[in-house]
Amino acid sequence: MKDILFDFISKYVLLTDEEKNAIASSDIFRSVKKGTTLLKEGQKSKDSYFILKGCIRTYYVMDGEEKTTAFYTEMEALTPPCVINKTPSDYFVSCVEDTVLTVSDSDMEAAINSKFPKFEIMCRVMSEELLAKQRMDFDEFKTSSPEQRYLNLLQSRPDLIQRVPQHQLASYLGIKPQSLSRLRARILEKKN
Amino acid sequence: MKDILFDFISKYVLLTDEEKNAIASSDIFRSVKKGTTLLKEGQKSKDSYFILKGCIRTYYVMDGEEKTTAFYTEMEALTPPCVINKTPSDYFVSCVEDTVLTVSDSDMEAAINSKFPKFEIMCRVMSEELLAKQRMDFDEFKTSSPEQRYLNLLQSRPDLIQRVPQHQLASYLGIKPQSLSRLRARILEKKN
DNA sequence: CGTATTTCTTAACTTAAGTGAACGAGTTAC
DNA sequence: GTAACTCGTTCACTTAAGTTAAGAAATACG
Repeated sequence: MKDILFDFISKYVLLTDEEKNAIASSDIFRSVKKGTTLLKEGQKSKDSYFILKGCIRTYYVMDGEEKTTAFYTEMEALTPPCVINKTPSDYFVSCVEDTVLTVSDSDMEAAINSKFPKFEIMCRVMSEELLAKQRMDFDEFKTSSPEQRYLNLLQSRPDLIQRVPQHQLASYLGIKPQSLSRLRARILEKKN
Repeated sequence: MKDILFDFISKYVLLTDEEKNAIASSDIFRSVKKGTTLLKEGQKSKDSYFILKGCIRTYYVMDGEEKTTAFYTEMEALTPPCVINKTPSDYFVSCVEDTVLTVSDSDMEAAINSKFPKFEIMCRVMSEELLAKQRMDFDEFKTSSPEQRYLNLLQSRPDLIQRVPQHQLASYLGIKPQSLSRLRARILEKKN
């Protein structure tokens, strides 16, 4: 399981055996059950997550309704805005499936970064890449209709549509569950 | 004008006079006229921008129609995804107003970063902050209606509504210009 | 095993955004 | 100075999403 993490890191920097051992012996690996809440609204936290296996989601509760805005699956990392801004969290993070992930504290990361400049560079490169990727996702969202967004998702992350409940997918697409049902029926009709 | 840049940087790291001089004597400051295109679709580029005065926008051309997805004004920085991904640009960047900005090459930045680790850290911190901010903007966009988005923009960036043409604002809000006109009329009616 | 509960779908109706066209005001070009 | 163009608005009409409600299917749980 740790190899998944090392494979991921190796795309950015090459680790020595010493560095790998430091990571492997650190106590950051967690197994969590489906439905577990990792972070609650209003809570302060310094934890970042990296998914080794499974799926987590971020969601807001607005007028008693859950609004899911993001899913994180294998090889994806999440540092909640509250960790960066040092403010109480605006949203919840919870597990869509049984999930194996790493949980790392920002103080710990700061210590590692100052000890190994290599990690500092890796963090910058990763942040820049994520920023560019997210910018493109946002642009795509803005410039397309709900139906196009669904079709795009079908292309780019077909697994999500299978492993995630429809009503969570709906708010991820910026619409209501009923609209998603209807939209899917419409697409099926067009095919015939 | 250079002081704006130094003020901005000082929020992240403290520069020595030597470092300031290195920047001040570098040839990165540009004045560009309203309407100037800084980056074209399909073009490769290594340039990042930082706005000292004025406003620029990013836009896609889809079916012959411009879709504006972002505006950058005073004290904001843009590194296009094409610079990060080393691919041809998907969009255009052009000036909404007469603008003063810095243009910096990614090779140049890499050289500075390896010479001054201070900058490396600044870049990581800035990227992380931008990522968190953009994530929140995206979430807000997903979870609100066009009308709410417009009202939010009125709160968070009232200047934009004044300085930017309506049809560019409309696609920024994810709607058509006609819908924006109508929506504004609706809001005015509600007030009375 | 059967009863809740959650999840998904369908339907009827309301509301708002998309579309195409027209108009006037302001700007630019010649 | 006038023609051409851009820009914002309005209107009538179409299309799709929001809302409310109801019911079927799957899942959880005692």
